[in-house]
Amino acid sequence: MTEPAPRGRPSTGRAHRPPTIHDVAREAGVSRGTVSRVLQGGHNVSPAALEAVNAAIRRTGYVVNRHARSLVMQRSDSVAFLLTEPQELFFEDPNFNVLLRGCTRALAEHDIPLLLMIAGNEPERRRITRYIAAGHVGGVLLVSSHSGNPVVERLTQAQVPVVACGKPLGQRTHVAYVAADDREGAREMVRHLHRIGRRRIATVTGPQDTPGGVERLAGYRETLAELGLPYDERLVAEGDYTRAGGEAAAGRLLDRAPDLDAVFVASDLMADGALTALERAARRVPEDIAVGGFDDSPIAASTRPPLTTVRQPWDRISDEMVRLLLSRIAGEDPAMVILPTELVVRQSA
Amino acid sequence: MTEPAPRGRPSTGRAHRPPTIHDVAREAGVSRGTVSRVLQGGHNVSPAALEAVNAAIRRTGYVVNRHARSLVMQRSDSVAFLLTEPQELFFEDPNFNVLLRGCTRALAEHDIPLLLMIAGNEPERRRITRYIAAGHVGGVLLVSSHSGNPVVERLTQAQVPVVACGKPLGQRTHVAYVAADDREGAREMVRHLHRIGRRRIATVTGPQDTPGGVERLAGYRETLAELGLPYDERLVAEGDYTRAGGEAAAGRLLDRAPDLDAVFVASDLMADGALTALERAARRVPEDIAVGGFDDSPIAASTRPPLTTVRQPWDRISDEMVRLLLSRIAGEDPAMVILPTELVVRQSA
DNA sequence: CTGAAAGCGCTTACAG
DNA sequence: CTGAAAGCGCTTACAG
Repeated sequence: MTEPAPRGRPSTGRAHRPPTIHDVAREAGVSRGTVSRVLQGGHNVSPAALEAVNAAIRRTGYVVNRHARSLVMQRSDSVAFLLTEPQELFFEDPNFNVLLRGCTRALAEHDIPLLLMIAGNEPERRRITRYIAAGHVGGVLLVSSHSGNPVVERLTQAQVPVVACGKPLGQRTHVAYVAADDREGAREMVRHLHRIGRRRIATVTGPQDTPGGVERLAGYRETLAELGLPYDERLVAEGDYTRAGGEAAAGRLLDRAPDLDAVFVASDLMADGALTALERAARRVPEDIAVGGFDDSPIAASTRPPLTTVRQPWDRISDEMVRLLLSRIAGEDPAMVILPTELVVRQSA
Repeated sequence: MTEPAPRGRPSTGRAHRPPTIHDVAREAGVSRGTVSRVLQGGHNVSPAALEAVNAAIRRTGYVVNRHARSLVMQRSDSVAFLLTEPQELFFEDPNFNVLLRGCTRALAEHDIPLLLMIAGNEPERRRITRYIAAGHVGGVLLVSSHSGNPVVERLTQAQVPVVACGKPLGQRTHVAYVAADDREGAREMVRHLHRIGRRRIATVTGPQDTPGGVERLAGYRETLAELGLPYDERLVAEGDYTRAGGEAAAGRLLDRAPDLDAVFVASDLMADGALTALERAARRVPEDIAVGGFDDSPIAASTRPPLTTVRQPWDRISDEMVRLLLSRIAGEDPAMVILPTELVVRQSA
């Protein structure tokens, strides 16, 4: 009366085979179909069976085999976090970290694994697009601010649910996205600079092929008009969202308009660079020149002086991105979510 | 004479079924077994068949279904990048980014997807340990500097191949790891400070439950002895690898030993904090006090003044971690890899 | 409400 | 060298 011999699989080094649905079924005295139904939510299962199965799951320590499930369900349960920026930006920009952490956490709550993919150049992009189009991921969280990104088009064409962070520029198809209210955030900042008495307000913009770059500049211009301040091109310099770029842009501003008394910089990282430029030019902040940033990224509190800035609600952004993606995966239509920003006053303005 | 009707699966929204091994076999005029053999490396396949299959793969755009493969192979093809630090560190420390990017790239070269997992607290750790122990990943790249981490033990117990970044402290089992030569790096830095004429050399250490914290301090002490300099406890303050921690530790040092003329700080981030403390105390760097960092992280070049530091070869570290993990997965024994560091002289010392 | 059965796409002895 | 066949662990109509 011995147990039937273990099935003759080659030893793979892994000590014990994890229990399968079959073990649970035997343990609970039901069929595998019933166990599976319990796993799927317990519809059409008698209370008694349900309880027996749950107990058996607990006793056996059963964990579903996701490969088997994905194979039969014809879809993956994982989600890709896809970066299409060149790697330097990824390194330097502290916002990426915040977003990545937030999305990982939000997905973890749904028990969904996050695949990190970085596609900084065209070969990588092709490889990754193929991987995703092959159905290896259930959906994509896309971080790619620059417009003209072919990945978006390819992904939607492959019918893969996508949610972008920030409005994808120059896309003919509707793609779901989550963004902060860049324009209103910029308006708040410029109003604040005006309120504290500044009248020659300059700006360092983001790249004009990114939604943040465009929208924050638009907010700046609108508010100037609203306040009856003239729009002066010498007060506008384009940056590239890097620290060095912010420093260079602030330097140009100082050359062209030495009388400026405030500068709204479209990202904290660039604002930190601008502070360096101002210090070198022996301008005191905020006494001579007030500086406003954007993001309220981790560095904002540790610049000298600490940055007055516009907070992007990163936690909510990641939550909404995940929520939206799950709804897309469930078959709902795209949507765009705009989240309000908040002015954070520290010492630089 | 119509095509056979498509198999009657419910439409899932995904437009076209990707081609399967079956389509390739038909296209190539061989059996599915032969196609599979080609996929596995082409052993025991005639040149003619091999060519026919490869051509068919190209024509059909076939991509292997990893779920099916993993199911039958009884192992996953993905690798987890597991962070067990509390999230703050992850945010603040630029080294994480560099390492993460490096590992993603190195794995991509082997066509292996990276799963990002963050386990900052015990419930998360349990959930993730269970996930991994269930065989959902083929191996783990572990980033966890603090000792007493239960995850390491659980993972090795579950027979999952693990490679750590930095030597795991207080582990009874041998676990493979890759680390920079922390001790020698610290020695180089202290020697450099001595060479430029400093004699009252202080240090801000890393946490003493981390390998870097311990080793870099050891290198500091050894070099002092070697140079005939006395070891003075007032010259040693422990930091926590955060900017604020570095600032605080430097402040303590200044209180206890106002005559110090150099400080070796065990990370660039803490060194940046130390610069703030020194500036507030009106000490010039490097004239009054020379400052040496560790890491050569992205921030090192943009501190004021730019940091003289010790470069950790992050690219090589990630390469070696991935190489080592793949060899572990292939069944080889653990190994530890120590990589040399390099002194990078900028302006702070 | 439940079980038996087919099938997801792949790999791998096995027999030729 | 090659094909037919079994099987990986799961889900889901289908028939009761």
